[in-house]
Amino acid sequence: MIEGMVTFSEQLTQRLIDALGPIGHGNIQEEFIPVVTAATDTRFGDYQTNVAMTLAKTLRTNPRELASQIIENFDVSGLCDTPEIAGPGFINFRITNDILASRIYSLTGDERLGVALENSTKRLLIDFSSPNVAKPMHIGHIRSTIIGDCIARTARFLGHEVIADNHIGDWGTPMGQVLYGWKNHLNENDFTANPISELLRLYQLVKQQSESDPEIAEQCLKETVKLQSGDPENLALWKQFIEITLSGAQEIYKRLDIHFDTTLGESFYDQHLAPLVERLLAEGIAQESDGAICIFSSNDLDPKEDPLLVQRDGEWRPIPCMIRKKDGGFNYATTDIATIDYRVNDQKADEILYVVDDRQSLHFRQLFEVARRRGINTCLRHIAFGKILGDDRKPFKTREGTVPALGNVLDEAVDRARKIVDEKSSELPEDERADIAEKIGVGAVKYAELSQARSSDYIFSWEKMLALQGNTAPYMINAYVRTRSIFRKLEGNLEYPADSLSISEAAERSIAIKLCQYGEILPQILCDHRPNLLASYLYELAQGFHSFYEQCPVLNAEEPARSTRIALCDTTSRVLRHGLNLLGISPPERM
RNA sequence: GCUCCCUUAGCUCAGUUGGAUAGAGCAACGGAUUUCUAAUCCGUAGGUCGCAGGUUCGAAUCCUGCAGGGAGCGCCA
Repeated sequence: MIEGMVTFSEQLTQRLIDALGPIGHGNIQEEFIPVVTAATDTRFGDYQTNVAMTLAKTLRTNPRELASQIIENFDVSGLCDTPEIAGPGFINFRITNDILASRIYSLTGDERLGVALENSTKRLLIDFSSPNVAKPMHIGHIRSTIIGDCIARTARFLGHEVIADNHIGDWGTPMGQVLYGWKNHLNENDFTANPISELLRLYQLVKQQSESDPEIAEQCLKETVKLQSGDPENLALWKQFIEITLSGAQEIYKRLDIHFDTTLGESFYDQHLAPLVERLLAEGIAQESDGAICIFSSNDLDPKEDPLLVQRDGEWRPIPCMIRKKDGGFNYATTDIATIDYRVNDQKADEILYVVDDRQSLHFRQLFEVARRRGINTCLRHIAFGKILGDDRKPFKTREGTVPALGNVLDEAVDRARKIVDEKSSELPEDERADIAEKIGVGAVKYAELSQARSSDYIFSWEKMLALQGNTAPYMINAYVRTRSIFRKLEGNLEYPADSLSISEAAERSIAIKLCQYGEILPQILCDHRPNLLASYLYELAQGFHSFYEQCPVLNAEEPARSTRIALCDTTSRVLRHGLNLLGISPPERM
């Protein structure tokens, strides 16, 4: 980034701190940092702060009076107009048009688009996607995969070192079930025709059988034990199952443009499980209970906060974290604890994010509590998300009542996009239309996901996803395409003299200020891992740009408006493309 | 039974240290295309923020209770 490109919000904050000094209220806490936010309404200006109201409360003084004192001491030079006091004590700031124009000029030459690298960077391990062996990726994987990838891309851009880890489910009970199914119920023709779907059929069949028939469950366990003790036949079959599963998943990842740094399945940690349990026993963290090995509450937390306790019939009872079953098998939690050890000790992660649905929140709370008890102070976070529902508000299913395969969802989205492309842009060559449809279709699926608040459930709707208006991928992509169409028609190069830009129209101003805020928005996404903040920002930018595009002629304008508008189009184009890329979306040049 | 999440316009959703008159989109209604542009723009209408209390200058946001919906709760992962 160009040196000295500190965001407006940061500059205003710093000047507020400077202004508060001479006011001489000794009891302003040293760590007090005034908050400056983008104005909630453009009528109020560009930025606002409620610092006078917040401080007036602790200082027991009149907020408007305090605000006017702050303004007296506030240095506006080279930044904004004289701040205004409004309402109960808000201070509103308006960046001057000259400063705005010069910032846009800087952005045209800035590869980082005004986004600073984080001051303290860390090694961040993100655990996401995590398909299971013998199961094709389905709609249930979409949120983890797309959210995890977006967080990874954003974190990398902000300067963190990211390890994207695909923690595949390739071990334990289900493997025995597939092996048993393979040996007893395999349909070779079906397997040859569609390996993954035959594996899924076997798994589902045997899973059901072993739930009702202990005999079969026993047989499956034997297969699992054989596999885990290195039986050559089972090992070879298992490797084949993994290969089939991963090559299916890889096709999806390729379409989604998603890449992992490591793909370490649960099996990778198997050798560490037995010693881990022994160590936990020796350390007194775990203990035997009904033949199983469990970790119970240490009782040093408030019971309400303690994930190892639950209230039942008026008293707090243990819900232990089980790490070894009565039959000697290890649990989900055991692998996860071992995985933390590897990530902390070998991969040297400073922070680990688990992008996993919110039904597993108790599991993660227990896991993190166990880590705490073991003295692991690496930051562990469960990035939980809600369910995808059908329009009946029940979990989204196909018409046949099955869970939709992710590949089919993408195909359907692309097909629908293709129909619209053919209709709207029949003049484009066939292969370009196919490419556009792929980008819009896949982009629509991703955007639908990332524009939703992560924590809430949402209703899956083709109509909404591929709608041409509203907060959708096609709308965003259309804004980008419009910027590109201008540059296809522009002759000559894109050089602006530093003093040639001049902002005057409201529509120009509106996107200019938005463009300057890209660097303010991106760091916020990592605060609580909320990609929808970026989606909303880009949507507002796209809206502003469409509006500008209607109102302000670019190529036919007189100077200096022409250069200014070209600069605004150029920067909009780059921010849109960059932001969409962070969402994992690659916009076409035409549509 | 207990714990966690959810409840905002007809529909789908934003709204995060408590801040200004609660915002979008869709659907509805009314306008705009001799233009770099319609996969677009401009406008109108639409709200008891589940209900009831509390905290305070100020609550969709924090606290308590209640109702409705979802999920989880020792040998699955």
